[in-house]
Amino acid sequence: MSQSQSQSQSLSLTQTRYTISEVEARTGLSQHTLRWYERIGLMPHVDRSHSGQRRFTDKDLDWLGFVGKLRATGMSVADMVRYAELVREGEHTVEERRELLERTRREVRARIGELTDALAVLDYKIDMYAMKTVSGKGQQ
Amino acid sequence: MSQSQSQSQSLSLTQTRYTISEVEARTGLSQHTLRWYERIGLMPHVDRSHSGQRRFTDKDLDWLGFVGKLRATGMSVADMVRYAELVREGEHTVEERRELLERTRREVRARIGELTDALAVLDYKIDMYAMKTVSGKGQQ
DNA sequence: TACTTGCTTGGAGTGCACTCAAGGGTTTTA
DNA sequence: TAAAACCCTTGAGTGCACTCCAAGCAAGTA
Repeated sequence: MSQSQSQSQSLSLTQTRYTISEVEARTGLSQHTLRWYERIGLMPHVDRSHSGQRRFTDKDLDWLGFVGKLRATGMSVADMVRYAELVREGEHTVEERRELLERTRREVRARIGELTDALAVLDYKIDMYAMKTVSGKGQQ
Repeated sequence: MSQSQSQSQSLSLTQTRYTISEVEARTGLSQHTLRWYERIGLMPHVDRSHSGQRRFTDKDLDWLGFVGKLRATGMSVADMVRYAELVREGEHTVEERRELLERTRREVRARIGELTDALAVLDYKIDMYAMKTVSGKGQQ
């Protein structure tokens, strides 16, 4: 019931607890976004202080780190929420989680291919402009 | 589908002209999007038939192909419009166009790096789940 | 005590890139 | 000639991922 007296002190039982602004500083996610993540079920419910303020744990930070990786893949928030639900539901959802991640992996690979393609076009075009700039005139 | 020939008396006989639904079929862009592209200045003004309907040329299709590549890079519509403006303004904007493309290239490379990173995490996680599925239990 | 800072909530607002609707004209086909 | 198919415009609506607002509580500081 009554733990952690002063706000941002370190350990009381080897358990560090972070305020929302500390998590904002560490993750780069805004406080708005952190609250929103919790609201939509993308975070397990975060522990609270006696006055109702959020106290994040290192485990929460790890989860946010992983979520950040999923975001980086371009996965939709809806899919990330789905994944979070599966994790909460327990071990019997492992197969579905793997499938979700494998689908995402296929999409990431496709996206990398697309970007690599577009990059080649960009390279070509930039070379063209470089020629134009160096010599007086070029084509197109 | 065959009305594009009947209109070609106004221009040279070798000039193919496409209706908006032909362009939709060829590019995969919806008619809505094609009109919208023109409205916001992402297309040079498309030629019209005597009754005001759009008649796209092969040059327009080429431009749309290039725009598609820019889209694939993740470039914003605002930046693509800027690029289109520069092209319309003529040869003296070549330097700025090159800079815009080079900035985009840097962003694409960064994005590919990010995706490659996230892909490694995905690979690791999927391997974890594969182990769990095959053997009885694993970790996290 | 008064002020400042930080946090809470639900709900509204924003920016992006489309996407659709309404109402009307034109062209092709039966 | 009439129906069906196609196209036009302006303006409103959609979905996503945040982002901000208002009103209020709580804790630390002068």
